[in-house]
Amino acid sequence: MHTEYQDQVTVFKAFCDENRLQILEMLRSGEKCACKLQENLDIGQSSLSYHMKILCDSGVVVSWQVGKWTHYKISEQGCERAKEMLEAISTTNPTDEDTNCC
Amino acid sequence: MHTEYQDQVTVFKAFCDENRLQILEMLRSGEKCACKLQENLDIGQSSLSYHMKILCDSGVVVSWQVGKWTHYKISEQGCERAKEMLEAISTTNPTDEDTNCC
DNA sequence: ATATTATATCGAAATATTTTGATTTGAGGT
DNA sequence: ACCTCAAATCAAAATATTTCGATATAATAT
Repeated sequence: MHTEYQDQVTVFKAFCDENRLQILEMLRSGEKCACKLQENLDIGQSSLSYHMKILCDSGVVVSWQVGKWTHYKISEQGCERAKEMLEAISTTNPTDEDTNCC
Repeated sequence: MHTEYQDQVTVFKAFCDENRLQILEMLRSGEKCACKLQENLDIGQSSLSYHMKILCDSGVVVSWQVGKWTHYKISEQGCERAKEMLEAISTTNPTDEDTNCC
């Protein structure tokens, strides 16, 4: 249906789940591979993989392969994009106050 | 279970739904009452009320009554809080790179 | 007091997200 | 080639969110 806000939804979804926030906190101290992340989480392997996909889709995290391991880190660029989006969403622009109400 | 990230979830939920993003966009041009918001949305009255509750719970929007109307506007303070949270979440702090992996 | 209007709340249904366990894929190692 | 391991994917179940219609509440008007 309306798809105009889909990008923003995809980005902010990264921050709307406690497991993902915990993962992001772990990544703040530097890149980690999935197995390292898994150690500190109370979820199964496929569930972690699911959350990592959402985080990567948001652009806030990037992943790359090293042998059979997948490494993850926070993307500076992705975070900047999220901040810009939040700035844009929250900046008021009271040009047509007259159309307000009732 | 773990409740440590609940505050952040509550805040960012505001930005994770297309209807709510559309509502926020409408509020960017100034305060509005529910009936005005409703005009531009394709959802029922109780559904709008539900979304407004989520937005107010996040702190990003504030509401107040004027007679029988409820008015809503974007909260500068609430937005600042959201931005600070995002900053905190996304700031990397690579002090213990050694504990990273594998 | 009664009626009207705007919004909130409730319970149930519809829909979306998350978890789980099983399977698959793909990189190494033997 | 075969085995092992890390991670992704799949289908189904579990859970959470969103919507809808009905009702409740609270302010105002008659």
